[in-house]
Amino acid sequence: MSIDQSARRGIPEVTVARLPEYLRALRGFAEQGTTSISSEDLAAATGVRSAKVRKDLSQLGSYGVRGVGYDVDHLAYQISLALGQTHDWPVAIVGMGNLGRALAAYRGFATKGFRIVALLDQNELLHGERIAGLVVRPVTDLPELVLEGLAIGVIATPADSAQDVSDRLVDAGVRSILNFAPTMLTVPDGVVVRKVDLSTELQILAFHEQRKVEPPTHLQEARA
Amino acid sequence: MSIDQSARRGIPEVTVARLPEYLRALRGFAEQGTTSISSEDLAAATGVRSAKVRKDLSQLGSYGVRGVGYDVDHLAYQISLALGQTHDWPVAIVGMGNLGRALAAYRGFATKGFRIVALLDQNELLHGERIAGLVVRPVTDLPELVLEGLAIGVIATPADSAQDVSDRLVDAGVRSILNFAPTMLTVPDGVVVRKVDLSTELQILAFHEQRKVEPPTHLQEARA
DNA sequence: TAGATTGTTAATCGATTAACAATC
DNA sequence: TAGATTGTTAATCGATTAACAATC
Repeated sequence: MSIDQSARRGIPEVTVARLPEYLRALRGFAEQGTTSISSEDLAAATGVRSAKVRKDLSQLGSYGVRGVGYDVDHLAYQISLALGQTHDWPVAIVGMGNLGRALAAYRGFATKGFRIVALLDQNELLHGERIAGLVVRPVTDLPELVLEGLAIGVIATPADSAQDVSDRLVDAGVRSILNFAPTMLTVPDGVVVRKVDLSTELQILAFHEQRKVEPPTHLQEARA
Repeated sequence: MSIDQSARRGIPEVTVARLPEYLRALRGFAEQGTTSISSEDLAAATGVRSAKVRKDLSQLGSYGVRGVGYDVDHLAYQISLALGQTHDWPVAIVGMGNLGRALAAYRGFATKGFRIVALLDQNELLHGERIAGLVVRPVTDLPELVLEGLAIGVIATPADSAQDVSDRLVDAGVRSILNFAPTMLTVPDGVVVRKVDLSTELQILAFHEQRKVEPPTHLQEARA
């Protein structure tokens, strides 16, 4: 997958995925007025082992002080730097169904440095409709949006149009895609896709739920 | 984390997470009328290496035939059995903000064996409101719902009430939780929590996006 | 100095991959 | 039998963890 490739020689993908969690915890400490913390404190706040915390943070640089700990503000700054939160990233959402509308209205993005600059849909009946303060536009506007700085595309369409939308995003020059459609996207090298699949998450929970309910038959034969 | 614990001696969590993907691909093959496939075919359809496909499937049992491949319908049946898709799982969504409403209206769950049986909110002004064919209820109804079979709780509240809602779900007897709130939940052993964090996903994309834009300075000193 | 805590090394664990014997 | 493909073994890779020297 393109993600691993992009992580080559850099910070491990698993570490990157934990950085936002650390940052969130640090913001919490800062709000409480805590100015210095240990890896143990950060571990407790994030549910990660302290050795892992230290290992993760050491990937970014040496921002702690032995015998003392980490300066909350400085560490938060360094992590936000690593995550590219120094400026706002323009985001476009494609697909104005229930999920797309909910994402468009979601307040949480702005505080994390993401600015929703466009809402798009392939259905021209929706064009011009006003949602969350933005006017719905056709996907053919994508090249123009990329020229204006669009960096990240969010796909919230049904499965059957997701690949087409993905191709249009890629052709327009978008290289980071968050895919909510329950389908695998094929993209060229250099494009990073992350997938969020709501049904899959529930299916994984159902797997565990089932394990609990049934007697622990490790020999699964007798079932069917 | 509770998930790893529950996977002890069983199918590895990473494998479980791929099963829904295989199942989706198999359903696709079945629709096209394909009755038999090789691990190579399934690998191509899911973007996974064929060796991994075989290893994953062998965790469930020996459902292939050497020299021939896998029977599409039989394999799909076995996977859906493992995932607990033999019956519907009752799901409740707590938090009727934008995201909660979108999830309530989402069509994709039903086809995967999930039935949304209740919509809850702590704000009593919303009680009685009708959303997606269901009436919004107070969270104090949870014990009653569990008695009626409720198995999975979805938390779609703001961060600051998520832990409280989680506690109420757990107290009522729910042991599988899908958390959309951007906060870490503390739950007792035996309760499985999966977290979907939209901002975190975007932050991970921003990390990669930033790496692309900047010159590949592997010596990060010169930046700050 | 004594106590605390980082950053890093080495050990462990688990997941991925390649390779191939088993077998249709 | 010859060809194909699984299921599994062994090798590799990467991530986690424990432990501790460095150092405030």
